Amino acid sequence: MSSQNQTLRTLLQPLMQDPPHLSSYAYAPIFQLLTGHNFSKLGQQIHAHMALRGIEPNSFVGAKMVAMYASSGDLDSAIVLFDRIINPSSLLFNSIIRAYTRYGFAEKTIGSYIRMHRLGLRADNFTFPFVLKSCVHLSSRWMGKCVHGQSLRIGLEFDLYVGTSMIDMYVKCGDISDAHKLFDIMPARDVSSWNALIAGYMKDGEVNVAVDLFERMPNRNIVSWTAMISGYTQNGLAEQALDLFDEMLQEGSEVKPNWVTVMSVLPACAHSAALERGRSIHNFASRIGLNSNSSVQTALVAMYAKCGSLVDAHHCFERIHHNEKSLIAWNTMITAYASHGCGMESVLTFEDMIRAGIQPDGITFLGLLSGCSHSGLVDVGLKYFHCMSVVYSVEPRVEHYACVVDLLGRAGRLVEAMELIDQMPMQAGPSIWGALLAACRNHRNLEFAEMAAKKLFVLEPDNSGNYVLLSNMYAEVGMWEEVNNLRAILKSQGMKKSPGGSWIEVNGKAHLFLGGDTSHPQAKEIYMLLEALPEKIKAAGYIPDTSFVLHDVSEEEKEYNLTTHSEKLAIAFGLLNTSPGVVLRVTKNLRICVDCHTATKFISKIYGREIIVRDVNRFHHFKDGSCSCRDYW
DNA sequence: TTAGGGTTAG
Repeated sequence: MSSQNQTLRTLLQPLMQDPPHLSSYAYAPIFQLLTGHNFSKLGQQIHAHMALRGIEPNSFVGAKMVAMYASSGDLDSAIVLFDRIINPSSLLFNSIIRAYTRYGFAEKTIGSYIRMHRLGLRADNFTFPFVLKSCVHLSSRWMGKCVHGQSLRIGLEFDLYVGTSMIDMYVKCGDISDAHKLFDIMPARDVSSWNALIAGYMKDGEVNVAVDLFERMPNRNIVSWTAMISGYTQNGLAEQALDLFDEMLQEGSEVKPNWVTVMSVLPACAHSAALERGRSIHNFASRIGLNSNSSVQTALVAMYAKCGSLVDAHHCFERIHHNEKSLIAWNTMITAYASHGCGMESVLTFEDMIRAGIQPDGITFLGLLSGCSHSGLVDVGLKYFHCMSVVYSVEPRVEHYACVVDLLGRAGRLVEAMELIDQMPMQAGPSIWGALLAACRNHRNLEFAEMAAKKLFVLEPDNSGNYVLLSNMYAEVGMWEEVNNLRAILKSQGMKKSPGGSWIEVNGKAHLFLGGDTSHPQAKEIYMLLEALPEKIKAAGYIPDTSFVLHDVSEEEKEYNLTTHSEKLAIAFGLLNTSPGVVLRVTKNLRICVDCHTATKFISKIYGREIIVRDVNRFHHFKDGSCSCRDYW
């Protein structure tokens, strides 16, 4: 910076002498030097200096000044200046186009491009990338195609930057085949062109094609690796994402992970609840100085929360500088509390956010309402729901209604939930009926359940879960004929009950168990422990709840089915393979059943263990014989 | 100048 100051001083010297007889060109290198360094005050002073001497910036200097203002966050001055210049050049237009794009004003970018065209000014290789980006912003493939045609006429289609931007445009406007066609005919491509195409295939879920491109590309940079890692994560392939991240690190110093890389790999830890992996990536980020990046910190909050450590999540949230706590950061924390059943903390965090002057959005309210729902704060939730539009200008969407149906439904206020559904301004979709059905199941209301299920059978005929749920309810009251009818439908349509699976991380390695699984090397020990368990916990007051077993079998058999639920297997494995006092963290792909929930409470007491179970909906913290959800989920 | 981006109910 000091050599830069030196240069600046040298440049400024002749200008300060009175009277200067310099053309406005002399100012150009100064503004260029000030660009990108947040020197807007100094820039303004020099601009004023010019004005005092009656020096009107020409188009060339104007372009530099527009860039300087835009880069220092002062778009308004950039626009005012642009409008004052009499003979605009392509360069000047490029500057303003770049500025508009940077601030997300896509329509303004397109408008300037059209104006430029009308004035007979040629667009060049610096114009098209931004115009194309704005087409993406407006998600207008039609406009993108027009711009493609114009670049073709000018002979710029095969410019590396223009070509890559075009691939990106086709990818993001949902036309991967056009993107690939263009890629194929480009006479020269660079690593960015490959990266853009890889990201496109990942976005479309064509993971294998992306992998193939990644393996074939002549050079890879950090963006290539990051695109692959985040692509895996987006497609639910958390293990592959983590493995590739490790592979990348083994490449040595060739590729240097940056904040985007770290941010892309963290959701993979969250997805597989790999707390130790997440922690080690956190340490890694700290070592390379990325732990003060607020986006990374936000991703860490989400990772820790999803891996079951609310304490670490909160710690990371607190570490984000007050001015850098974005809407996403607040939303992440509010949602984290909600998923752990800490509704009151969600509410308090929301109020902090409002005090901090952050405008909430739809996701904020989704977190807030689900927090209230999971904690039984029914009236608090209703209060927020009713004022979200009036006070905070956030229109409730169907997801919010689903949350409120859930809020009322969990509390057993099924009639009110039905009334809300009737009054909804939009069509009730699967989310609404699904929430109602789940509530009916918990409160054993067969009449409403049948109605909700009927709607769901039409709305999502392939979702086996709905059939299973209703079937379980019939089984509970001994309506075996109805049970068999539903099972016949399931069978005839080739639907399978999705298998329950749970996993547990021990010494940094995940162990997966399916219901009734005997394939694990330690299966014998696990089953021995589980078989002895009922007697042990029955002595402490446990009564098995067999109503959650689907099959029409004897009570004794049902009880055995219960002992082999996947979460029990995972917990047993954890008890066998960790030292006393170690917290067990189990993740399940379905909702935890009532019996497992009860049994786990007893296990936490008998074995003196804290057990944290993450099911598809939320977290349960078991300790000393009780659960954080207070049996309310 | 281009490519990779964290939060979303049941």
